[in-house]
Amino acid sequence: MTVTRCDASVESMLAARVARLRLTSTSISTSTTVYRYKYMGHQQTLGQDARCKFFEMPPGKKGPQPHQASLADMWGGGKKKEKKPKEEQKEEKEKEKEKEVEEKEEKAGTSASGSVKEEGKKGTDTVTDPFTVASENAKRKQPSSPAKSPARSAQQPQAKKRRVIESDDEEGAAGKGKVSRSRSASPAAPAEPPRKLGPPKGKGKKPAPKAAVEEDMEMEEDDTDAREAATVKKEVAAAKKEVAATKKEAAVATKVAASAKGKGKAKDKIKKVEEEEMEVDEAAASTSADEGAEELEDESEEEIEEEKVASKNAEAALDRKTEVDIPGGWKVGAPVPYAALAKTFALIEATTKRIEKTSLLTSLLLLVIERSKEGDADSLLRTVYICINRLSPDYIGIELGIGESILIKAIGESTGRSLAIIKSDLKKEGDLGLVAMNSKNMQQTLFKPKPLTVPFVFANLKEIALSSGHSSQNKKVSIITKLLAACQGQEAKYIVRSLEGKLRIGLAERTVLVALAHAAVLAEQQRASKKWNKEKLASRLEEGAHVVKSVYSELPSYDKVVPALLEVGIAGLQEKCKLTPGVPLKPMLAKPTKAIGEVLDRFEGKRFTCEYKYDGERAQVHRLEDGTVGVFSRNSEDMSKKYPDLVEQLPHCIKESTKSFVIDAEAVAIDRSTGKLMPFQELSKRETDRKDVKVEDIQVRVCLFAFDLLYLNGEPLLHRDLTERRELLREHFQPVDFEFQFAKSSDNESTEDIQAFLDESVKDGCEGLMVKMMESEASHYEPSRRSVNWLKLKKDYLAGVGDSLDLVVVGGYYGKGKRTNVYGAFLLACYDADSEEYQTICKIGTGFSEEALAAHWDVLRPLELEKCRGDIKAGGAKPDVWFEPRVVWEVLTADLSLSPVYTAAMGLIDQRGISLRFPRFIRVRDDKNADDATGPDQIAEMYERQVLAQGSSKKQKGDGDGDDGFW
DNA sequence: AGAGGGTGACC
DNA sequence: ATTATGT
DNA sequence: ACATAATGGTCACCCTCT
Repeated sequence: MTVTRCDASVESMLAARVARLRLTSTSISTSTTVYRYKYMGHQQTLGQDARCKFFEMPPGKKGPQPHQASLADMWGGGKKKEKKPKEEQKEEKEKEKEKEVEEKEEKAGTSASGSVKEEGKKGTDTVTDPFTVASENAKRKQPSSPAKSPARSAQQPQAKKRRVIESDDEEGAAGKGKVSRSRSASPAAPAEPPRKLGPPKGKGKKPAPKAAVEEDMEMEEDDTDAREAATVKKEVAAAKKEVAATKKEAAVATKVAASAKGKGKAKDKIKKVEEEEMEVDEAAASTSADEGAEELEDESEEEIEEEKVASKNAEAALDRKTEVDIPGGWKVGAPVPYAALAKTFALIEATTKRIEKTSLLTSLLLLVIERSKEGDADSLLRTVYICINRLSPDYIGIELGIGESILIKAIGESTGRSLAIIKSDLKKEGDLGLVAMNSKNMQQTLFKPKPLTVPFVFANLKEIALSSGHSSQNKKVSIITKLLAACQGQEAKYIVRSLEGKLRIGLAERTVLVALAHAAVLAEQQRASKKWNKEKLASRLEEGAHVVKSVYSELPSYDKVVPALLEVGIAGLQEKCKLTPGVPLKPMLAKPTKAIGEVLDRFEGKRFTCEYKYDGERAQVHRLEDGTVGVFSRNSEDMSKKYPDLVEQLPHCIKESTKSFVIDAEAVAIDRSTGKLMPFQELSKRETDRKDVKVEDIQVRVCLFAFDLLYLNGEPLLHRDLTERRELLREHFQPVDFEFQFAKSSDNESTEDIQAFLDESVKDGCEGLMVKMMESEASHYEPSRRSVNWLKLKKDYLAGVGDSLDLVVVGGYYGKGKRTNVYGAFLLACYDADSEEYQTICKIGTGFSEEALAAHWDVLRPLELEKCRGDIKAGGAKPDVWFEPRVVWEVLTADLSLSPVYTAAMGLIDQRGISLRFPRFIRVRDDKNADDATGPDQIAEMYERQVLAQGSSKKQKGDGDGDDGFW
């Protein structure tokens, strides 16, 4: 086996990293090397859970817990725990450290089998049968996890700390780090992207906000200082769980951060930690600093003032207009300059503070309102639309039809750079917006273009969206080129991101709504020249936010809400904008649940109900007084065209008394001859709404499973109890075989009953259960909220129950955004021992902590190959880089599917290969070699079992099991 | 006309 | 969809 | 708790190229 040869510096770098990671390599034979990472892989078993457990389970208090605590409790527990005296924390920490050492020793000293311990519980075979092994696993896993989790949580901060120290060392010790970094410039090396070694958190802001930060540095030292200190503080806070030495550092840095004024020693510290970051970013920053400085210079003075006040005074925090405005402002009635938006975005991007983001946007919107002519709602409306990256209400459905590829082409065209260069920049920057901006700023612009305005940008976006047909792509590209040509400073960045459909400034619709509300309140205050006192204002703001959010979730149309807001203000808004059949409302969402016990915990003593969670498509069906029927998707897309059959079926299913209504339901593919529900994959074969679908042509029929009633005969029901809504639903609708059913439900309350019902639901081809509060306000329908009043219970959430596989990492994809400079996703394969080949099965991109990603980079990067190895059967997969197949991960999945691209188990079940639905990373299996990975036969078997499990329910019509029909 | 890439919808 | 993270 | 942003597979549809 040939490992890719690298130059000497790479090797030394590797050695260093290997040492740091305590990655031990054990030679098993000449051809195989087992890498054992000892890092947080193991802690990750429970993912999110681990974080909660950290708070929840002090070592003293564990013991066999009947079930895991509810999320709410964990959250609460977290707060409690944080207040814990330091002493205790320290103790805990110490213990955990010991533990870790133990583990380490064990690892080093024993054979693979030894190190597996309980973690290897499934032995070499992680493939589990959910229905036989389930309960056992649960039993075993649950009591064991409290013991494990503290160790887990302790290791994470520790890893962070380690990294901080590392940086220091590198700085001090003649810059080992520098060597390895600068190596990226060395011609022989396979161009390693410059990589920040600080903990991901430290680089939190990343290239993107960097520019903004840099600006600030130019104009305001103190501010920068504070920012840096804050960053460091975070790192330190994370690290403080460790040795005393670090603690000193922490103390210093924290103090500095708190006072935001201290300099001197502390600053040095900061410098050290931050330096490599600067090093890396120097180039990028300096290119953009110019404009930035220019823009901001003239108001730096005011800003200092404002900054100070803002931090002390919540009220003042809301008025940052000067910060957000562009030099010279703009005239009342003039179009909103896009530069003002870009500037605001940059400021928003530069902070992680939610309140600050909101207040910045509020200020911008307020400016827009102030400078709009009487009766001009469009300025504000368009501004808002750009902020949320949409062109019209969802249910209108207008798409840009622009993706990365076209964008790359356009950027290439407008900057005259080759596609290859753009692509490599993208890899480096992790953001096409930045690439565009940098490319642009490198060019000498001869003429200063006419400034972009919001209406102009908006109109162009719309034109892009509306162009179709022959040569439309060229047209789109040329519009983009034109737009980019007119960009100044940071504008290109945000234009491009808008086109990508993600602003990525840590601000999305929710926050925009709040800002909109706040701006409206403040505008009102100004107009009335009132000056509310602090409390009054605060409560007004809060109320406004609440009103706007709730109005919007019932009538999600800025086209309607924004003008109404300007016209009648917050006070009259609710009256003016109400739930309207024909306009989809945001559906209520459910929280995932990790154990049945959690459900009981949450709903203890309350009445609740379990319903089947059907595996189909969410469908909100509206009927207006005039008989018009509309079907809307979960994302408020109008699916009426896609479901002409539903529209046609519906009249049979309602009773005389029912005139207008809105129901919440799931549309599921059904086999009309057997009455069996079909898997989601079948449903997705239906034609979409882009062309008019004729009922006769429909191959895949659907049955509607209704579970909620939101509006009936002119009356909204959102604020009624679920019991009542359900009663009305059953009263006013009637099930029709194969067409319309009520979601099967069970109101039992014991663990056993729920478990049984869950199993049953899976047998009937469902994903699991929805558990809902029945009475009290908690049972009301809360549009768009992912509330704990609805829980979803799926078998693969349940700890230790879902299907998990051990797969080999054979490829990597460069990450974007916050995953810049690490792999953002990976290609996995199973291993076929017979043919001795690796068969790809899926990509995976979730389940990784930032640390895990960093560690994976370190481990896998040396395994990069020139090209795909011959024994890897790739299928359609094209990763950015291929790896030597060596690293094995445990991966969890909800389902297996037949795949048009992957090759796993090809020919065993079907000509197609098999892939995974909802794959997520669980942990590293450092006890396994690549050839110990799950094999195609096992995968085929799992697939078969899945098909069987779902078909195994015997259902016949009218078997009278009571509940509204036969399933 | 058909293949293949790109995009956006669903989950 | 799932998951991790910051406030 | 909430909001945000990383990322998954599969399908139909559109556009472009052959």
